[in-house]
Amino acid sequence: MTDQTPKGKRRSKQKTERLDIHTVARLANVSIATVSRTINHVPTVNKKMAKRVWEVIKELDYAPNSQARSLVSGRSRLLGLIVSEITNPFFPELIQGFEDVAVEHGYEILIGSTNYDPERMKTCIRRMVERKAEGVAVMTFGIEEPLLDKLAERKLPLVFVDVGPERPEISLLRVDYHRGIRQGVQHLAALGHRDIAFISGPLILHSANSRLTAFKRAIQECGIKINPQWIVEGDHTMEGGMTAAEQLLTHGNVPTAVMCSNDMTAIGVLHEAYRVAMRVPDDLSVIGFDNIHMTRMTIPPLTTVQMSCYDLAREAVMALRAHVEKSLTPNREYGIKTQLVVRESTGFPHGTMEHLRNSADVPK
Amino acid sequence: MTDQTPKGKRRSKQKTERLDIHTVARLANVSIATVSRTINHVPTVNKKMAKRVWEVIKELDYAPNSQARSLVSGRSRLLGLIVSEITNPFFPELIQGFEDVAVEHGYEILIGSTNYDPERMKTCIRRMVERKAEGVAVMTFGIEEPLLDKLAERKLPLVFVDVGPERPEISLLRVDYHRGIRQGVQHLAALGHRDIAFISGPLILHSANSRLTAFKRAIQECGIKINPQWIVEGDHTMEGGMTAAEQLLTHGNVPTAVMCSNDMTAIGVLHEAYRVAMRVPDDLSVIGFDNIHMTRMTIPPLTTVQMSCYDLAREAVMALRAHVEKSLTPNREYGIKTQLVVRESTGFPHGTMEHLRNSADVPK
DNA sequence: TCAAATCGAGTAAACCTTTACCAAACTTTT
DNA sequence: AAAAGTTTGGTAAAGGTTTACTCGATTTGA
Repeated sequence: MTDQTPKGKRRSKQKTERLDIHTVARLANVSIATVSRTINHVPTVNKKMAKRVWEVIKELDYAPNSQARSLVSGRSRLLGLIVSEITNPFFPELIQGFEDVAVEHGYEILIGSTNYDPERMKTCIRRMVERKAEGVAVMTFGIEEPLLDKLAERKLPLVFVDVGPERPEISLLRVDYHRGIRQGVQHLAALGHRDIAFISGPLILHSANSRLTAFKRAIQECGIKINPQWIVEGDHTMEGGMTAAEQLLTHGNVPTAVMCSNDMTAIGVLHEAYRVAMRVPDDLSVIGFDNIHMTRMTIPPLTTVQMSCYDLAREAVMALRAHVEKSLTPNREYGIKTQLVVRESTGFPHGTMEHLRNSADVPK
Repeated sequence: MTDQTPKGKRRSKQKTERLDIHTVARLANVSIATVSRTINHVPTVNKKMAKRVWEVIKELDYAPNSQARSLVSGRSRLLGLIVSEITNPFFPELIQGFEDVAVEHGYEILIGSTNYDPERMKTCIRRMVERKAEGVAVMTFGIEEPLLDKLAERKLPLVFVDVGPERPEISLLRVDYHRGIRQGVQHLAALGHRDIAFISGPLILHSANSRLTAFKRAIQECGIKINPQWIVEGDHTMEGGMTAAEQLLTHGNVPTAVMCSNDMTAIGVLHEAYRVAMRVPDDLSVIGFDNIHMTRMTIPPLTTVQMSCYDLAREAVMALRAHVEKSLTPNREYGIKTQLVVRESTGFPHGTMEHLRNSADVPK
């Protein structure tokens, strides 16, 4: 049964000079082990040899094969990032942040977009598992419980950003909406607004719900009574914002200010106001949420609540690293701070004299 | 010297039931070769066995280790994508397209952003080489010739999208600017405009140059004399657009229409018009270029020339695949078509009676 | 000067697949 | 019924690295 005759066949790629660790070792007159140790900065390697090795590496422009490294070391240095759709203006900045921070820590990122399709979500996850991503940040909903079980079994570190269920093995990143929304409401109140409407996001979303709750709380904190007519459900799109604004601006009592659950909604409000010839901020103040890039470019530029995507991304990477490097305590909930960005879509309510303002907190 | 005693040491991960191809083979009662062939859809494998294997695979939710596969097969199924900055609104749609098409063909994508920093570009490329990307699409400038030489040596397929030098080993994707710009100019001419200004991009950019040239040509094709005063250099940012528009709208003869080298510039024009109380499109028509997502949301929505990012991305992936799979002819230049998207920022020139219009090609 | 201790480098196994080659089991032909 | 041909499955090598273990060389201590 046993065939003991290795006949030297199976010679591959005859001519091409291979550029592997053996070549480096040969040219530097050391063993491959030394080359490997040099590359990985193992301290026991002699300075002189290290120098020689590095010179050869530079000379050849040798780049170690990361697949082989990963295979044997069990570390892929790959981090996954799953978003719903890249073109949603909220995500690019987040991706950028994630990439920056990941690269900073020596990781590569693998991107997947789900387009809100659970099936695509599944294949995304599968791809990440196959590539042996060391952790995955999920920034979209639609991940199913059974899938989660499997992943838990596989011990794939996961961090959910502002979505997803609470689970013992998953880190959660939650944004401090209350603070952000309160900042917005207080800003409006300081300008003299009392008639403040709110356009929420789709209430199936955890984050949209939190924002709505935060709004109600903030309004009451300012001593204003909640008018249920002025709370409308949108869907976080511009079109949804327009529809909601139409309802708000053309029926019954018209508010003097609208706070929105996200920036896209606020942009919709801007459009609707334009359509019905209301001037922003003279007739209507508008505040968004997220501080997406686009808010700098609307007419007028939008006052909004920034949530630092960079921080969000940084925290996500950190949470993932905490799992992998097991030096930090994993599983804690990370809170993300927000900040008010005052631009030109907010002003004194119609009919209010400027001298009535009771705060210095006004847009320039 | 020879130590013939393999003492069975070096047992790793004792307890954890490994989930590898051997496990699958054992449970399906076949050899690992059969499992491998089943997974890779080698036609010679018996249907019954294949079925059994697939069942076990599903049962275990086995995912083959792509690092090992790549290592032995020499194919990483990884495609690199290098952009300047993800937050530039032009890129997300491109990334999305690239990802879609790549996944469609069984590839994963690796993203890198350079922030216009040649140093970062270098590390991006290095990362792609280490990961053994099978090809890289470069959508930013700043790649240096010596680096290109090295890459050519490594035979890393590259495709440049609208940037970069001509080189025998590199595929180029060029957009058909002339067609796009002409469409815009003809649209304006059909509306009755004769006083058409152009705000270019930074002329160091190949693409910006092409667009300017295309504009001049298109204008002359329409029988209009070029007024050098009405050609201003911008920088493809909103701020640049505002500055250029200020010059155009507040000095000397004021044009009735402005065509812009990209959408961000056009958005800047919209802002400047708003600032000086010119109404768009009543007093001034504005056309952008690129059809970035945001143009749907400006006030008024921007007429622009679409260049299909999806097509661009598709072509990029195809060009890369052409190199790798060596079934198609590589190195040919790919041309990307454009299309006019009429929205609400263009109209009849001020003072023109509607009945004077000489074409049906008007915005609704 | 010699033994012990320390240091640094080399050998070879292991990581998990794919796949060339071989062998066994059928099928068909004579 | 035997020979030839055709499937189909199994064995083992290879891919490029990391790293446990080993061993020679050098230094230190007596």
